[in-house]
Amino acid sequence: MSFHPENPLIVQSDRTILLETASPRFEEARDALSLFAEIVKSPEHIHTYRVTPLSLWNAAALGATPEEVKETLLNLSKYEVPANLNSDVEDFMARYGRLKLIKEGDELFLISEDEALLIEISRQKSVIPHLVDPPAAGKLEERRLKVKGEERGLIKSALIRVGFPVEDLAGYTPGTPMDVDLRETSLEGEAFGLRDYQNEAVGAFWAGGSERGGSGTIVLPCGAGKTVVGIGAMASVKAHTLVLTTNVTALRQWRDEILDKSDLDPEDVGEYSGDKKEVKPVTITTYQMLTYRPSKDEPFKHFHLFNEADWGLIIYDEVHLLPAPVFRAVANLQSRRRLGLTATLVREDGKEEEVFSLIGPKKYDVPWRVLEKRGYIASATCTEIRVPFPDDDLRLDYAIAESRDKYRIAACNPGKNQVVNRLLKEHEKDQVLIIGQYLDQLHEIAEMTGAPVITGQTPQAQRDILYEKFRKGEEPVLVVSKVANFAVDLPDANVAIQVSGTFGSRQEEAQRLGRVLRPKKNANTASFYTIVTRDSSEQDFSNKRQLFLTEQGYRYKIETVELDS
DNA sequence: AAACCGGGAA
DNA sequence: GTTAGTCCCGGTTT
Repeated sequence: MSFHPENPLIVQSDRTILLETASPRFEEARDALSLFAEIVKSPEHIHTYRVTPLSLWNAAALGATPEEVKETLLNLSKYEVPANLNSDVEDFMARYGRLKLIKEGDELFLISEDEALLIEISRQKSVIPHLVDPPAAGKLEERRLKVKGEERGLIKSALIRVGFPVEDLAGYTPGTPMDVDLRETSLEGEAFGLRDYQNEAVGAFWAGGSERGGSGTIVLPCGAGKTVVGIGAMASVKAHTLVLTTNVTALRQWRDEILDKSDLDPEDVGEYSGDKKEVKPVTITTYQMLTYRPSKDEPFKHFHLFNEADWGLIIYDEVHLLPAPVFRAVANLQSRRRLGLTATLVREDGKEEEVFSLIGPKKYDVPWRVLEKRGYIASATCTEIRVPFPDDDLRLDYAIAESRDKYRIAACNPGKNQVVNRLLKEHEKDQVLIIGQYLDQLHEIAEMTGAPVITGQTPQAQRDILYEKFRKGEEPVLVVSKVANFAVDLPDANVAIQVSGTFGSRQEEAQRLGRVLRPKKNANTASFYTIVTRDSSEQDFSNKRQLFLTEQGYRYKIETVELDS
């Protein structure tokens, strides 16, 4: 039995993997694990990963072999790798691609080298409804199963649920051709080209030609240029494209980026939103638009957009936020090329498998170190600061409060203000955003610090003035409400202090961190603080928070403070 | 035609 | 479980 104490991993038979953050090989191991494992927990010293069927299928779809995965584990592990894990790696990875979905003429077939497997799945209750003439028990007339033409998406979902993800080789409709290329210089005349990893991402999406290439998910951290990858994909497909975004701000940003970075004319790029209902060769819309119903029990009013044109490519921005009703529509759109863009494959609703089967497996993710080393993103330190209640009265209020009031009391703990003051002193020379969700609390902090507040009610003109002052450094501190989550026009800061947040939504956390993540001219570092009340319901969300941030590659620290009386 | 306002939804 | 913000729509005002 071998023992390599200098190695960073402990690989366990329950498919969890422990990673020591202090190891000199930490970064190497983290990037290697991102290929085939999911992160579960990430406190300071030891991070926990898990190898799941889905994580192995994603690796297999990326082209990794079981040998490579086993080799990685062997190389990085302190102790011998448990035999059952090695055989799980082999078994699960081998399952991907054993079933293939192909098209012959207009007919769809499920094929496999393995006849027993075809028989086995042909008897699955969830699969049968999608087959044409399901074979009688134990018999197969030909070595293939005929699939109902309209149910390509549904059978893919059904198969992944029974543990056999199918490789979809049934090809795509080309869509209406469109001449589009990337510009070599942006509209402002700056030289423009895809960064090497963006180029690789587009290549990974497109690789494999007409059948294999052209559907899948690209995982890139915020600020790494997902839009540009989408534009690169458009320039590869060269067909009419529908882009789905999370909100109108993102929609406008896509439009601006497309006009800036591609040679498309403004009249070729349309906005389909509450304001405008344009359908152009490139059309951008929002998920809310698509899921809008005049009332319950009525159909989605704008779903027809999916079939309004002969789209050759559909781009799903922030695919981890794709609403469930849209999945149902996506199941019917399997013959259209599609690109999912996201910073994380983890969904709050656990529908990661749907993304895998209906949008496509992970095609590319960037090693974090690459981005950091080249200065494309700032490296951030995240600190959770735990404060007690300042006095027993408040503590008692909290103790006897209805559970629904508890969160608010903890979130608005005035003891946090002391910490805010301390942090502002430490970051006197920095651009600081103070972010919170309760307006009363924000106004209180604004009064205390003398910094201006921006909330949903702040008129756009006023926001613009404050943003401008902040950019120039005339106002070093801004207090902002939830507008911060999505406002794209919010200027960059290098310090963010979160004084209250919603119930552990990782999305929200990422958005907030994204605010401070743009590379800075001087020092390429940023700080993100979250202040929570100790021993309160707020602290319960701390694990979730850490998880997300570590998924994104940040280091996370916890600090407990006492208040001055 | 564009800007603005309030209601309802998730 | 809560809160604030966002989006859509359909109305009115400018």
